[in-house]
Amino acid sequence: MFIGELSKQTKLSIDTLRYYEKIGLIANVTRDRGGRRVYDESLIAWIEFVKVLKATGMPLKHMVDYAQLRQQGPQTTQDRMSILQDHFQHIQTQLAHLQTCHDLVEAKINTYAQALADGSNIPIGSCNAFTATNEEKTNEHSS
Amino acid sequence: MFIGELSKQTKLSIDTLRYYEKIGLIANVTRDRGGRRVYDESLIAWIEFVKVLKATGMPLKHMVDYAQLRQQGPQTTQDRMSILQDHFQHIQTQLAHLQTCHDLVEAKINTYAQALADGSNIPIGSCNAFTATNEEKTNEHSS
DNA sequence: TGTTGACCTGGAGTAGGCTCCAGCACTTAC
DNA sequence: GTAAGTGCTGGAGCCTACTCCAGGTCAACA
Repeated sequence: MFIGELSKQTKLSIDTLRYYEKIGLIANVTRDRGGRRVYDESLIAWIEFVKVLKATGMPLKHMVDYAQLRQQGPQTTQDRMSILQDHFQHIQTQLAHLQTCHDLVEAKINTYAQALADGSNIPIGSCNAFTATNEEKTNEHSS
Repeated sequence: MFIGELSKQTKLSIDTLRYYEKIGLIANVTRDRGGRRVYDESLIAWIEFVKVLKATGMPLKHMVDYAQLRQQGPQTTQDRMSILQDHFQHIQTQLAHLQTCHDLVEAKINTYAQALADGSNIPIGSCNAFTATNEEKTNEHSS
């Protein structure tokens, strides 16, 4: 498989794939006689995993570290698992935070919907959910 | 409240607060005789809301649009609600995706744990969860 | 009155993660 | 044999979201 095909299958741009290779996230890329990169089907699994790590906020640098351990073979299994476990904690924190934000935005939408239904303005204090320390405030335009 | 205090309360750096003002995310900042920015307590609620939007992936540019509508007062309530509703969809998608990634990473960790417990290598195909189209693959180092 | 600390401005620099480009090489189909 | 399509390289450029800096002002306190 050449880079165009890999790009299609992974939905990463050709430039991105070359960039990932450059920084060490994709390794051991062989070439054909013409100098074209030739990829093994199995690389797709790794790239999909990279996308998962990326989607969960791991910086490329950390993934490169992980990739290097992976290159070193089975004796780094423990290290890689530790990295993933740390990252897993991070994902859980993210999920919880995102859920909180989800609920806050939902509440805010409901406030708007209510205000529109009533024909009223947004009530004073409608931002309360977003402040740790407030009792009552003037809120001319509301958030 | 001066900028140092606001920075402490919002946990945004002074530079960030000035930057947000520059791009129009924080408006109507008054000054004292000496030219120092003076903030109203009520601004904190808006900043906390901005942090929620940011944490859920809204670009600053979009927030600036929202902020401008907000400046225009109650007649933009419907527009603002629409923006939030669109963004809410986005948050739901994110949550679902993050949950999927969470589960995949968890599964991967379990595979590692199993391998370590067995003293075995990571089994062939342990990346299956990360590929749409694969049956079996050679997987010398596993992902 | 002097010093210290907080604040001001404009503008440059940074980090992360790509994205684009010029100029060239190779392959494939007609 | 030639044109189209795909690929190559090195390096510059871009976008977002800050972050830092120099050089200056102002206020509060001793």
